[in-house]
Parts: sequence; C-alpha cells; structure tokens
Amino acid sequence: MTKLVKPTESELDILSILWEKEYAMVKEVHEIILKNKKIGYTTTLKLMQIMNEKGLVGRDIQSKKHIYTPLINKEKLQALYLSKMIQTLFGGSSTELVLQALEKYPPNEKDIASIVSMLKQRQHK
Amino acid sequence: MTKLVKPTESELDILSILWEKEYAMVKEVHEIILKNKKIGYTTTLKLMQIMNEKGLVGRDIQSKKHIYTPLINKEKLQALYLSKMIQTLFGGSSTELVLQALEKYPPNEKDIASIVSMLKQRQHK
DNA sequence: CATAGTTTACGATTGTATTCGTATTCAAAT
DNA sequence: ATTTGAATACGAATACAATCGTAAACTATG
Repeated sequence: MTKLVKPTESELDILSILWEKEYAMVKEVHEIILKNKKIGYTTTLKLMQIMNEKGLVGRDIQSKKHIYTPLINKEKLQALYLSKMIQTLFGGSSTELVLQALEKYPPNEKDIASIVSMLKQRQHK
Repeated sequence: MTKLVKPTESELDILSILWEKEYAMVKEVHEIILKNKKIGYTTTLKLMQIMNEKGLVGRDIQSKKHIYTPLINKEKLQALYLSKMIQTLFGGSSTELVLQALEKYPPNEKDIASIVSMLKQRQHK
C-alpha cells in the first residue's frame, strides 16, 4: 500500500489544472495560475519539479518542453478532503454540507433530477 | 470589512472542537486532539495563544484556567472551503460534490426527506 | 555556427506552521 | 508560609512551503 501523498495548497491548484487538461506543459499551467495570483514562472516550474519528485505528477522528457501528467488519484483526494471537511466544518453531518452546497450553488433541472433519483434509490435499500 | 483570517489546518482542528463545545479550556481541547495525533500539551497551548492573537478565538482570563471561545464565523469558512473544494477537486461542479457526499455518507430517511423537499422547492423557482 | 529566445535546473532565501523545553505564575493543601 | 501540582508564557528550534535569481541547456533561425 503506497502512502497517500497529500499535496500542499499550491500543488492542489496545479493538480486541478492537470486533471482538467489531462496533461500540460509548465507554461500552460503557469498562465492559468497567473489569473489568480501573481507569481514568477520559475516558481511554478519549481513547484512542478517538486511534485514530480513526490510522485504527484509524471513527466515526459522527450522534447525540451516537458509534458506533465497528474499521477495522484483524484477520487482518493476527494474522499480525504470531503471527510475532513465534514468533520471539522460541518460537525460531522454530511447532510449539512449537502444542503449548504445546494443552497450556495443551485443545481439546474437536470442535476436536480439526478440527485433526486439517486436519493430515491437509496431510500429503498 | 474585517479581513477573514484563514486558520491553518491545526487551527481548524481546534476551532472545530470549540464550535462543538462552545467553549473549552486548553486541557479539554488537548485531550480531544490527542486522540488523533500525539503532540505535547504546550503545543496545543501555544497554538491557542496564537489563535487568540490572530483573533480566531477569544478567552476569559478570570480564573487561572483560561476559557477559550471561537470568534470566527463558521459559515464564512464553510463557504470558503466549499467553493475552493468544488473548484479544485470537483471540476467546478457542486453536483459532483453532492453526489459523492451522499454516496460516501448515506443519509438516513429523515435527511433524505429534507434534501428532497429542499430540491423540490428549488425546482419551482 | 553564432545569436537570441525559451525552457529547465537548482541553490538559496524568505515566510509560515508546528513543536517543544524551560521558566514562571498561581492555587490548593499541608 | 512552604511545598507541590497544574497552568500559562514565551523564546527558540525545526520543519515545511513558497518564491525567485541566476546559470545552464536546448532550439530555432539567420
């Protein structure tokens, strides 16, 4: 069992970009990050190099422009943070979290349908 | 507008205990933390002193045993972390988060009812 | 192939969080 | 009042995260 490496906040930002794009070069990642905070190019570069050492991302070195891919399992991290958040911020009640999420981010008709259908199914178990 | 102080992870652990108990002394907090990680008493003490300086917690100094209370708004933090989490871990889809939460933490009949009723209401807006 | 432009490598600095050891203060019990 | 135990105060060490500057490596182009 390989121990789950927990990314730092900056690393999580980078991972989310890689999950979205599937793979990317430092430059692309950096440009997206720039929209949110002003940091130097080499900072992003360094972060991604460290992430590679930690095993959070893989990279293809063929060409000069290295291509990075996410290596860490997104679902595991979702589960990790979800449980932590429910525990510390929602007093252990997942329902509280769900209600808040629905309140703050109103789902569209289709999403509502899928949530309801999922709940109905659960109810009959 | 007072700037929202973002607690560190250790600080969040302490806050969640204070939200739960409403107020507590260092010793009580420390005993609860001990269940999850082994750290010294003075570490917890120091953390809570720092949190007091930052304005995250208040304290009553009357007796020798100081009584700490949470000062930071729980709802604001919930919103902050919720949005961050949806953004970075669920690709911007709150529905994804909701489905995951319901999947991993099955709600009881009563909770299901309140979620469904809330959704039905939304649907007619 | 020399030059300019782009990218990576990496040491080093700075900042922040966590941890603890020791001293001090206080209260209760003898 | 002295001792003992329990609590706080606080400096300082350690660890980790984030940032950048500079040099080196590579690429394309004239």
